[in-house]
Amino acid sequence: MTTRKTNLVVHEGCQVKVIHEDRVSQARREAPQEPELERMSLIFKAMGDPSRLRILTGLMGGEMCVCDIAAYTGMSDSAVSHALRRLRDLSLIKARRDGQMLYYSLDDLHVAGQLQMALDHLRHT
Amino acid sequence: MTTRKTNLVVHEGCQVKVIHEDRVSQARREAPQEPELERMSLIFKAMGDPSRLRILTGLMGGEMCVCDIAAYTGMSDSAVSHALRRLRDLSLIKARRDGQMLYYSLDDLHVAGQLQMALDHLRHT
DNA sequence: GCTGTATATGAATATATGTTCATATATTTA
DNA sequence: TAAATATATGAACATATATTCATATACAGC
Repeated sequence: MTTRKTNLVVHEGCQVKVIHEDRVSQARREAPQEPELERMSLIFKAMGDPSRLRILTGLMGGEMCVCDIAAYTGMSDSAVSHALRRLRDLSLIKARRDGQMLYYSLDDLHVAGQLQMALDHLRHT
Repeated sequence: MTTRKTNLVVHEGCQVKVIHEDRVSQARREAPQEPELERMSLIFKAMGDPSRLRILTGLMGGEMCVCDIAAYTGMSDSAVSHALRRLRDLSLIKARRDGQMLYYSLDDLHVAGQLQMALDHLRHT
């Protein structure tokens, strides 16, 4: 890595210090689009809460109703319902109604994949 | 899925409603250990902030120094430094010193994998 | 219709979190 | 040693967030 003197460059109207201008502009070219990044962060944030993560990993073994999830996690029905809504809004889980009950499950194989990948990594790094 | 009447079961000293007791106890058996889950949620939470995620995806193309990252993200040096510390504490990134500068890069192929997987999913679901 | 059960929702509150600002540390060069 | 540069840190503040509580909705059975 060649070390260069800091110089000032104008980007989007404001002057900023740049040391490795090439590296920075490469990063800019390859950057995810802002809406993509925004959605991505919403998804990670949703998975980044212990309660919601417990729900998600719990659902890896198959669907559960709200009441089951409450029993499994030790949360109140209401807290579970709030959590489920958030996960559902992001399409991380989906619901199937049977009578008065709603059975929740992971929406997508990808979600399970992401969880499994994280678990695998934790377990043998 | 067989639907049964709700019954009351004692778990860890407190009485809870359980509808599908088998499903709940299966989930309990297969549940990640609590410290695992805690660490997992810390990692997802760290990735769940737009600024930190911007940094991480920026580093997918190679190492950058703090100053580069500040230019790339539009954040102040200080904010970048705080973000980097958090990512570093979780071993998501690592630092290499060269003179007065520190070059940060993704710590692990797994981190890149997780990011790439999330991006791929967003892009063609 | 009414009652009971499963789930959802809104407001409130307590806690967590990201950025800024001021200051500190580390390293190079004079 | 002193000055300049790159990065780090702590406190403070403003915002976001998870849970609780009270209430609402949806469905089943009578």
